[in-house]
Amino acid sequence: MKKEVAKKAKDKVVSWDKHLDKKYGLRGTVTRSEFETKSQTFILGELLKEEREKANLTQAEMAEKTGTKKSYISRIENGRADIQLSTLYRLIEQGLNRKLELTIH
Amino acid sequence: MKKEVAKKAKDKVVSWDKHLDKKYGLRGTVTRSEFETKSQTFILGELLKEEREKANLTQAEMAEKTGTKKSYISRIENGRADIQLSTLYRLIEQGLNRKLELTIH
DNA sequence: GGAAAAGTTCACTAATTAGTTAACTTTAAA
DNA sequence: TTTAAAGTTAACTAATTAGTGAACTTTTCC
Repeated sequence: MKKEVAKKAKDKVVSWDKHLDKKYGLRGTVTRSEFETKSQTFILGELLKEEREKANLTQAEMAEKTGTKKSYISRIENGRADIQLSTLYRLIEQGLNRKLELTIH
Repeated sequence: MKKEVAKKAKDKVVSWDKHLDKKYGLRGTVTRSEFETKSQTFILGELLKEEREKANLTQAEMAEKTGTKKSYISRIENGRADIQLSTLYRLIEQGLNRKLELTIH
């Protein structure tokens, strides 16, 4: 009996990737890629925020170093901006004194 | 004597990074970061071209898959475009069926 | 060498980011 | 609990990319 419950429960377990395949389509499709872009934008924002905090900078300080304003930094960190590569480089190099690496898997 | 020549020659050997420090300023400065962005844009174009060719696609085919035109693909591959992240994702995901990874070093 | 395919460049418009100010909300420290 | 600092959001303009057609150049291959 316990086993049966376990089995039923197991049927409902779905991998994240399969969930995404079903909800947004397979990788490489337009809808899936749109979803991926949005989540990557969000994750990148979090990453930038984390690194800024590690570097002990406020958004205002980060903005000053990169020649912009704190309101814009906030937008980026909150995943509300589809930024250009030059902007990303500026934030990482001038703002954090770090380097960005791009890899295609 | 041979040694002396070698010494003189050695004095003229300069590391690439030091050359860049001198010519464009240290990492994190505005001028250096502008240079870095330009070279990264160029390198990324090469990388995309290489991967497209590996995938046996023409620029026109790549354009079709990503919903744009071959003229635009050409511009990007030749480092003439400071593209948005969404554009980069589109090229890599819809065009190449691959995944992009961003890392901060 | 000639033709077809592939790639590049130019010129232009539409769409979107970058940049900014100001008001508002949240957080942290006294 | 008050206050100042930090962060968020909205609204707007200016600057730049995204998108496109067409002409031109280079490469490929018969």
